[in-house]
Amino acid sequence: MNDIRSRATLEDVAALAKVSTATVSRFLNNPGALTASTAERVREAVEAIDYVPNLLAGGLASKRSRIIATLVPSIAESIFNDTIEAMVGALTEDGYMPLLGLTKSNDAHMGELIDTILARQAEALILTGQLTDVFTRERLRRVQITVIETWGLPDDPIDVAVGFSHRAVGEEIARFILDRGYRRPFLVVPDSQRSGLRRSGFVDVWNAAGGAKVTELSMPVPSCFSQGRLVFRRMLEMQRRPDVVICGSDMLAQAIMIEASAAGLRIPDDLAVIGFGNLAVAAAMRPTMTTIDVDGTRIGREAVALLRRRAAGNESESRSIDVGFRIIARESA
Amino acid sequence: MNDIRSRATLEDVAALAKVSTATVSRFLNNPGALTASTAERVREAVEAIDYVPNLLAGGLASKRSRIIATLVPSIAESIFNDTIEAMVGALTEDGYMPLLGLTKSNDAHMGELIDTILARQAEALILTGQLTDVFTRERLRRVQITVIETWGLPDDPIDVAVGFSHRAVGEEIARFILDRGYRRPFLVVPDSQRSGLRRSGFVDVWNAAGGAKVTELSMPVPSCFSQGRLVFRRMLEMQRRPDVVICGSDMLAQAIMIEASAAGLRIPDDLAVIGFGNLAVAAAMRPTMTTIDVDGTRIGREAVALLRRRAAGNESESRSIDVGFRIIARESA
DNA sequence: CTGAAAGCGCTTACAG
DNA sequence: CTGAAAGCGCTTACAG
Repeated sequence: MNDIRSRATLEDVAALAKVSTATVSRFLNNPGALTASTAERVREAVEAIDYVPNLLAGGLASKRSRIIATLVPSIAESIFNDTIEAMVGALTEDGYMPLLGLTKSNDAHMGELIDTILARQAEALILTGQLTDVFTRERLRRVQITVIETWGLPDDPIDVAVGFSHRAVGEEIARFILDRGYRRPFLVVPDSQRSGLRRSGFVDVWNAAGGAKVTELSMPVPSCFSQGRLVFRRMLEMQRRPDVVICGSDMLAQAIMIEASAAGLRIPDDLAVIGFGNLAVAAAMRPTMTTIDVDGTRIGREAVALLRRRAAGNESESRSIDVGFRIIARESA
Repeated sequence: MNDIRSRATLEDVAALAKVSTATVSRFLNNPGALTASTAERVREAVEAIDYVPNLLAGGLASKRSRIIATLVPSIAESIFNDTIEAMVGALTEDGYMPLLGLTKSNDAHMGELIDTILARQAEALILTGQLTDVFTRERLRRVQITVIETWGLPDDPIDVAVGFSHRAVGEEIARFILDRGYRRPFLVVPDSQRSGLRRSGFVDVWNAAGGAKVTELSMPVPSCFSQGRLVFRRMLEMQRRPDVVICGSDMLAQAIMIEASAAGLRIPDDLAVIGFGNLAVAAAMRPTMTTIDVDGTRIGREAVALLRRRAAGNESESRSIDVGFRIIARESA
């Protein structure tokens, strides 16, 4: 076989197949352009020599890296998992290499990641978490790269967005709560822009309906179980005990449900709980959890479909795609 | 500013700074090699022109891609999350770009992913899930690339491994169970090589101790909540009801605990439950979950440390690093 | 310390 | 349909 240290190159294949490197390159990228017999000769050579193309060189020459970068706040933050799985699947099918970057919801870190991504000549950048830093947003606008923001619908998308209105989620929850007759809502708001939007949506509708003052507590992101425990303890100390707690994530809701049950409270009679995300655990809990469902898979698919349209030269289209959301009313509220 | 379509190149910087491209390249990769004044001139040019290096070209020329690929079965499979976070963090610090590939525990898919990874000239490949396909293992051995297998300690590592003995986990659980006086264990075994090893470790110790025949049930991977429900229903139908169920994952254990509680069983008196993974939920549950803890962060760090030693030319070292594991005895067993 | 020049392994007009 | 050749944007001995 070929030497182990230096891998076989196009030239090796060409020599073996007795054709030019151009022909081998065409075989690899556009086999239809060759005669059947030439193609067969090249195919045999590729196989015999166990040839693996160098995509670094290919990308440099063609000016198409076939890399798509996706930025996620964290991989444990499983709310984005469906979106990521769907995207990775579809991109791989299209011959792209999905690059996953972890931002830890840190704007500075995000800036560095974006540098690397640009340096790697990524053709598109997909954001799942919110990028708030204005300078980085401006920078991305200047660069020649497709940017898809997902899971939100910013007023001023960097390029295009696929998501839903977080404000509308808050409004919808407020209506749901009012409808069911709850009177003393408690909002647990993760410290992120999107949670803030859901919060204001809720508060606006609630106040407009003449509801009593909303109690709130803000939480650092990412949320974890111990926060849920903390929140529950805080609630017990409140003089006017809430009748429903609206959480920024299913995980927080789960933690509160566990604590409440352990403390002997009945859900939803003594305390109703609403989550966000509709993770698998929401349906599995007892009682089952009322929460907000977002079609993450669809977000992923729409993002890739958008990329495909761009690749096909379809530049002019709407800046944002709203995939909506649903309240999943279960037992906990 | 520079043209938006075609980005600035080294040559542009060199022209502006009135130096050769070689000097700019040195400034970028080894600034110490320049006079302070030259360095300053170059720095200004880089800044003025908003230069972002093309790492495709850089990698091709230097034959160092600075890409490290990590293969994970799925991002929802959160057992590997700590490992991944630790690795991604450390690699990014070292100036590497971590490439995350999702294998879906599918050997065929894994083969294709590895092709892409080799084509991208990755310098190392880190596996979290088990790669069972013998051909692919052989192929990786032939190729000039560092392969680190994590979370397991194969008898015949492709290259090096950082993990622990799954068989030892099974043995330890058997001893734990015997110690606590349980008599009718029920093993829920995910359909994977590693689970199989834990299973045999358990069965060997159990049988050696003269325990009654072990009841078992195998489950497709990845495990999900609905499987837990199914397993619990099966258990109820068994004539000789188990007194302890040993699960292949915390998620399965969690689902069974929820179902058992809902059915009025007391844990651990009526049914003890043991998980695997020690995810955050294990400590948060009520009752808290007894499970196996593995230091995933350490696995990630050791993997990167290994890479660093390799980069420093340290080829000859042991083929495997055992990070061990611990049984976390909580309330559920 | 700095520069001229060759070369990394591909792709792609261009010509035939 | 196929090939010769230029070029993608870097790095790195080599010489000075």
